[in-house]
Amino acid sequence: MSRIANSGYLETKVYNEIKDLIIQGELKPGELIIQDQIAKRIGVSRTPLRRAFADLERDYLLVTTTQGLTVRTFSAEFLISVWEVRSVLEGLACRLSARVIDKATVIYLRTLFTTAYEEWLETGDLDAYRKADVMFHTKLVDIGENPILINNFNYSHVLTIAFSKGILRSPSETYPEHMQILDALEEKDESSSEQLMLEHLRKTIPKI
Amino acid sequence: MSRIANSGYLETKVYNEIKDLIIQGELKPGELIIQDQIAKRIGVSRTPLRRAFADLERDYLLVTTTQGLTVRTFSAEFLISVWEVRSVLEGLACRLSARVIDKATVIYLRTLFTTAYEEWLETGDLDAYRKADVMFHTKLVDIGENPILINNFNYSHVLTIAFSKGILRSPSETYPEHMQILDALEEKDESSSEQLMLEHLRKTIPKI
DNA sequence: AATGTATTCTTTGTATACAATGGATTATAC
DNA sequence: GTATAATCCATTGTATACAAAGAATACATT
Repeated sequence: MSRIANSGYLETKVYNEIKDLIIQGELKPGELIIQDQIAKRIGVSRTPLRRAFADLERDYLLVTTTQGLTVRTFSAEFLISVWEVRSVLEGLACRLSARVIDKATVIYLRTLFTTAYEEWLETGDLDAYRKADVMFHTKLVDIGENPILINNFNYSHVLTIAFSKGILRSPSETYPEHMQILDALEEKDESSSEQLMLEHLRKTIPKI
Repeated sequence: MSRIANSGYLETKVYNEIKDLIIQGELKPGELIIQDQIAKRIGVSRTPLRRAFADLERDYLLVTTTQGLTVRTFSAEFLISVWEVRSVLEGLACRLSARVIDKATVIYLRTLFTTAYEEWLETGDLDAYRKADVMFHTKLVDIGENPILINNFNYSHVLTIAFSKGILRSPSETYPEHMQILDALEEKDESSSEQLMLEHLRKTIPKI
């Protein structure tokens, strides 16, 4: 939601609950959304649904088809589309970040990745690395302070989070790439920052 | 709107009327939107407003500030943001189009530009060229069939249309660029298609 | 005059009420 | 039994009704 998260709006509550229902698989892809059912299930009237539906459509979780409002089916083809766009958006994020990023942030991100990487090497646990990864990408998008970029990123962010687990490449492969990107950022090299990020993300697309 | 344009929904009507009010300048940047006023002005109840507001926010015409829902102020900084994102999105559109575009479409677009260009040379009238330009970019986005790309493009399309008049470069400058892009597309060269489009669009950014 | 306190009034979010559309189902005719 | 007509029912879009939160105004006290 573009609205301030967790404000007291029932619309926000509805948005979050439906989102979770979809991600948890309780609402199945292709399933028709019936306002009354949802309203009763969540315990609100139908009024706040309409706004929440708009937001859920915007964030690619629901679609209006000929039958009505349905849960989106996340085909491989569709997820590739998400990744293709994500790639250029984050490439741009990198370019914009290169202009303004400060040394402290670069160092912070480098240690974040390195500790997570070492943890993975020792324990085999991917969780920390995954978190660092999300953090990294989110941070770069924010640093650029381009509101359009931030929005477009957020719209598909739910999806990238929800579906990235299966397709993430091994840290042994991505860690050096992340370091290269950080190097380019440190040198404030806009073009190679963008280019490296683009290539980094595009390498994941074939795996989808 | 993502919804089928011109369907009988009052929400759609509200969306379009408010959009026009903003573009025509009857609703001024920074102005606070008061539901009752808008509802009466348009002749509907407050109910369909909420959904329309969500769509207008998504399309960057309205923003929720601390005072409430207001008309966006389109600063140069903001329009640069739009253009920065537009550049990478259309760069991607070009890359995707290069994969699938057929010769007929390339020829169609080439003649479209050329006749418009010649018309401008003779009469000095920019209108046809502007239309060809919009057509060109819209077409490329559509050809790629990437739903995320199409949406993100559409979200800011109202703005690029509304504010491009002042910043368009001269056809004498852009016509060769357009031809180069079409050449690359004809050769199905993904990378240079993308690159050329990127450079083409980024050249307008400094003018904003 | 300035500050603090009540008390309206405005505005909003949400719930309920109503009407229309479309699909399913039953009934009827052949 | 099939085809067509009529009726219901589910579902949705929109309008109105209501309650709460905040801003603005009026009043009182010093």
